[in-house]
Amino acid sequence: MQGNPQFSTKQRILGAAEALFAEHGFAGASLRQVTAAASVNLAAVNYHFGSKDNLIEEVFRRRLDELSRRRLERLAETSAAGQTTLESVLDAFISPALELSLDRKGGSVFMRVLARAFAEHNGHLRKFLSENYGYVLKDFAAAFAQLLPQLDREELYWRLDIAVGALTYAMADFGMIQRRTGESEREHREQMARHLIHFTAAGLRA
Amino acid sequence: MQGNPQFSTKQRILGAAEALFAEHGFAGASLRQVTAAASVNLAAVNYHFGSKDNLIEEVFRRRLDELSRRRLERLAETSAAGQTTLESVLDAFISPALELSLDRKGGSVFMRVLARAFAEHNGHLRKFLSENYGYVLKDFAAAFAQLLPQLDREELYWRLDIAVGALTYAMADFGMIQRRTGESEREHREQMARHLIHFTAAGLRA
DNA sequence: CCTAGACTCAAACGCCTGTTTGAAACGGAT
DNA sequence: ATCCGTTTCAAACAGGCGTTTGAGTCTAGG
Repeated sequence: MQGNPQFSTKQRILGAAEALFAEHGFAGASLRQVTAAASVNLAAVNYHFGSKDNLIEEVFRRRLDELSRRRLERLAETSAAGQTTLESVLDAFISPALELSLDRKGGSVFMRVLARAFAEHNGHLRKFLSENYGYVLKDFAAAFAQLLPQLDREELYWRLDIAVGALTYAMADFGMIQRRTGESEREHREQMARHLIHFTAAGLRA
Repeated sequence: MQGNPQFSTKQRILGAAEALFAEHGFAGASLRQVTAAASVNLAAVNYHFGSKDNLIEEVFRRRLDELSRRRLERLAETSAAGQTTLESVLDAFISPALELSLDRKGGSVFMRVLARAFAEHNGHLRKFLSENYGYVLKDFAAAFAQLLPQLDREELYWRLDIAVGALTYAMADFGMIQRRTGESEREHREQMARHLIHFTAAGLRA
């Protein structure tokens, strides 16, 4: 991604920024590092994105637009099939992220960037994310509510809160390349996804 | 904590640093912000701690030494009582953190700092933490292994990995002061801890 | 060919960063 | 009262920060 001239300046900046934000955080990665990694002039960031803050938002937009679309698509599919289970809803949430992380274009590090955003408990980044992508979590929450009628509102929100934390943190590991011996990276992550669904479903149902 | 003159310069720096690291991250909070919040001269940081990196480590040391001690103490207690369950071991891990977060001296924000450290997936901070406090997680992992004999090593590590993520992120919420209506902050967090134990135990057992 | 708009570039802007310095202020012991 | 080790302080250091500028390059449309 970095200096590869077959990608546009914008894409190269986004790719380099994503990787460096994952590694050093948003404040910790400078535009000079980013533009150097992208083999691009420093001023290109402000020309194409206006500011560092806008660049950060764009890094999220590039992945989250499609990721959100696919998640809701899958959610709609299981709903249409009429046999929604906790597992199928969790799968609708997790699988698209897994597939993104298996994309060769470095989609894997994005999950770590997302985890960073999660750690930013306040700040305008959280506001940006919840304003633009909050509807996804809301739709999923509704699906879970239907599957867990025995839980009252409060109880449900407790559990979803915990589940989101578990999913976010665990999916950040999608971005870590520490495959086990004799096992492909794809297998490793698919296994991870399966365990994640199993664990979270049990926690929600408990 | 901040400018309160009844605390030493060192303590005031640590308190201000903790709060600002929780809010803005380690790179995002500057020493000038920290020393201003602590009503202390800028040079005091380097005089007392040597460097910003050392200050960061000291912020962790101040809380983690005692937190680790108490966790292992509780773990030993349930082991001695001879009736260890998944719930009691989880309680040994969570309760000390809950109590710390209820400390009026702002121990509550420290949980958010810890979550930030978790987001730093690489870097020397993770190394520092695992080198100095890794034995705690190891002891707990051993306790869990004994309680879950039906799981093989690999399966167990999967689940513990997910559980640690859930606990870390959820306990970061200990540092968020958004109590529900008509419910004291203490009740709110105790309920949180109960749900957390219930959820995680179910996930581990599933 | 020429021009207009999109893009790139080196350089500079003012500000902020972590760290160092050397002098000043302190407080207890001689 | 003098000393000495500890601590504080204002000031400065070199370097990095995000952003802006204005000239330069490129390329499609007339």
